[in-house]
Amino acid sequence: MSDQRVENMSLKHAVLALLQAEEGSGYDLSKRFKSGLGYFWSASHQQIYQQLKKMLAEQLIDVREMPQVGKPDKKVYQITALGEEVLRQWIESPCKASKVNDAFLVKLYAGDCVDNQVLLAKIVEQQEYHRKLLATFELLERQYLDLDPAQRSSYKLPYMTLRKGILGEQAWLAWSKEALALLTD
Amino acid sequence: MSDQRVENMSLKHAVLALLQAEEGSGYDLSKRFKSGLGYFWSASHQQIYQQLKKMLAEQLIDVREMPQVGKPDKKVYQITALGEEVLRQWIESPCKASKVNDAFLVKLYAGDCVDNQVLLAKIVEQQEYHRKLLATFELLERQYLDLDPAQRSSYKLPYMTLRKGILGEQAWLAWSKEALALLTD
DNA sequence: TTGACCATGTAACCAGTTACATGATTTG
DNA sequence: CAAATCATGTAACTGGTTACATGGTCAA
Repeated sequence: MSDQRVENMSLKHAVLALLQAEEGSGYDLSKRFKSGLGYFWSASHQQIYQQLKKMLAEQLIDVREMPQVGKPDKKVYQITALGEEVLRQWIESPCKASKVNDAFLVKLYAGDCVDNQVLLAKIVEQQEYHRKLLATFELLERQYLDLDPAQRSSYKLPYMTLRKGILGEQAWLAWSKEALALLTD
Repeated sequence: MSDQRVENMSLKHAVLALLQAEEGSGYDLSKRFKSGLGYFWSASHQQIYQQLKKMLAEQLIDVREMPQVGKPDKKVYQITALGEEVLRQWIESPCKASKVNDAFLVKLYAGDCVDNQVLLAKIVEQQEYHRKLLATFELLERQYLDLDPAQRSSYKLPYMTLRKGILGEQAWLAWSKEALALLTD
């Protein structure tokens, strides 16, 4: 009577991915989600703290308490051998289709019940956001390209995901120009 | 002491968007999610049936029971004036940042704990998926372009979202070629 | 002195997934 | 004869969001 749980949802795995690269506190992980992984896997700090508690119980991670002076104490988490094994197996398992929930496109889709000006303004507003994001990505890319070849090779995979971000944002901006042209005829 | 609920999550609004275009049963909506809107807003049939029940209670929609012969009876839902108003206000309200959860990219990001071959195979497998999706989109585009100008204008906004799909998938495929090259050096 | 950053969490609620449940008709 | 399509739902669970809660340091 084995407890064959399917175990497929993956904030857990995203956290393992981060801890595999480097140990860190909940707060650290939260920042790393915001700056890197978060562009394709989002997580709030509340979610992260809860998740770490669960993962500790499952022995996927260990914790070390770090007293600090002038700052609140930290709990620094490390991935365990079991955690690494679980991560590896998850990576090798089939990918679930990625879920997209893009409210902006739903609004456009149903946009004939509002004024055209409203839609134009929305697109322009989103362009602003995507331009900034692309600029951020391009900055990160320049930093990567300035590394010497040895260091570059150790960041090759994260760099690949960064390139995904760059091409994706460029495509978004190219689309938005088309969209504005279509709307203004 | 007003009950100022923020009311921002939007399966509800996606359903209103579909019903605004045309009335339909839960089953119909489910299919329409799968074929069109679903590319940027996903919903299971269970979710849809529950949502319709709530929206009926909130008087955003009405229902008409349709007995059928040789098929199970249908409940056909229509958007109400209140529903239209709620949809309009939602469209005009600020967009929440769209949430992405892409397990494939998390796997790549953390991929140095598995064999390179595994990653190559994953990319090729995903390419397959994205090629098919692009082909589907291109078919829909051809259908749109074959319409006469009058009809085209009434599908202009959905067509814009289709173009988003096409440019997005093309970018994905372009990226994947880069990624394969990077991985095999 | 205001706001950002550091650092941790709990609780209530809402949204989404998985599993279960039924049953007729049509197509290969 | 099996599988897909039509058509509706419930129940239990898991994942995610919002709101609340605390409190010190540092820079403008």
